[in-house]
Amino acid sequence: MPATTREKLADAALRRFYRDGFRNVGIDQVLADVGISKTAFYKHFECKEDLVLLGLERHDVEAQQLFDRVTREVGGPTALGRLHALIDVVEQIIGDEEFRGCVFVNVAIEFPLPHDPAHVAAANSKRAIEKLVCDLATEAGADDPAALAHELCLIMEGAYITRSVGCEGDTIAAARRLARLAIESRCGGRPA
Amino acid sequence: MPATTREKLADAALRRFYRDGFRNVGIDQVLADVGISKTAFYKHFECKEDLVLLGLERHDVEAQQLFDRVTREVGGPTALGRLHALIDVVEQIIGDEEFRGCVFVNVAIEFPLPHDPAHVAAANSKRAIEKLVCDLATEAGADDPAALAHELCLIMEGAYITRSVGCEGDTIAAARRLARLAIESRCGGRPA
DNA sequence: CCTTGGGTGGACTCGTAGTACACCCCCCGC
DNA sequence: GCGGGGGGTGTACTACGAGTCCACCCAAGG
Repeated sequence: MPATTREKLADAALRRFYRDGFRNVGIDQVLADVGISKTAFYKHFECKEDLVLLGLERHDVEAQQLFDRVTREVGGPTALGRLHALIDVVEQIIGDEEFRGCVFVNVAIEFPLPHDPAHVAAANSKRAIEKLVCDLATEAGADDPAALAHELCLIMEGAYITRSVGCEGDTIAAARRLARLAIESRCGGRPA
Repeated sequence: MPATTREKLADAALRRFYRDGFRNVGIDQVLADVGISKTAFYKHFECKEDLVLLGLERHDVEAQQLFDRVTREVGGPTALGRLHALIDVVEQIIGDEEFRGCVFVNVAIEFPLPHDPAHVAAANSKRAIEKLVCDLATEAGADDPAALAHELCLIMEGAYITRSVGCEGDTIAAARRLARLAIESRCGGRPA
């Protein structure tokens, strides 16, 4: 899919940054991956950090597509089903051999200064996903869609972290159980 | 409390690293904080990263004490009360003006290589906290204490992240609600 | 007394981000 | 046919931060 050199660079860079950390990856490694010279690189990007920006932008699109696709495939036609399927999205993401935490969160933490463009971009992507969840929650008739979305996103974040930083224990089972409790308690689980 | 120069250095360093990120903080800034020369510094530590190790070690002690103290003060004498009070610990932590996420998680992400000593130390601290929670869950008579502990820790992690990376929404309310659901569903909330 | 621990200062190496310059080649449009 | 622009090369450069080295200082204690 990466058509232009610019995109190839951003994708290769984000892969490495994600795996080894921004700090631990030299630009030269990325250049070698793509097979380009430093001079050429700096005609495409102003600085190393800009690789992250474009990388995130592209990853953001992919992530939202993944959410959309998996919730539809697993959750079926109803919004309620799709809400439950959020955990299947999570399961797919953390099931990856190379999973190392949520890309957005990692970037937000590696660029902690609040006004850092990379930090802002990562935070925006997170918010966009919460928005998607909120729309689903609304459609599912939750009593307080924003609150349910916040709860479900909290669970997803928790699952990513719990899985990526030294856990034993069945994270997916925990996440699914919590999500079920949250959804049932907000979506007419008690149709009085 | 920091008695020795070594400890002063580690504490000052961890503060800065936590706030601005390891990458963004020069050793010189830490040296200036403590008022010591570079040469003297390298008589105390082998490298910049070792600051993180000692800093984490000290923070680990503090964090466990905080958990212990707050759960006792807020949760009262019963293990069940203390389990609920976990969220009060979280509330206190994320209520801090300078809160920027969980220190351990941030370090684990800033040092993503699995065998990096800092990564390992951070992961161990996380596990230690889950162990504390598990003990509480056992004492509270949870049907599956390990699972409950995993769920509660997942909620805590989720709360830290959700709060630190660009959220609106009442994170504490969400965490408390999820924790209550989880605890009730595992601790004879339905004494049939 | 003189050794040891903690401290200073300054000059050094080295790795990596980023710049500057001179050059190449291919395609497209005038 | 040719000229210009986009994308590419290589090499040599600056800048900065981590970490080393060396010579030195001073106070406390056996």
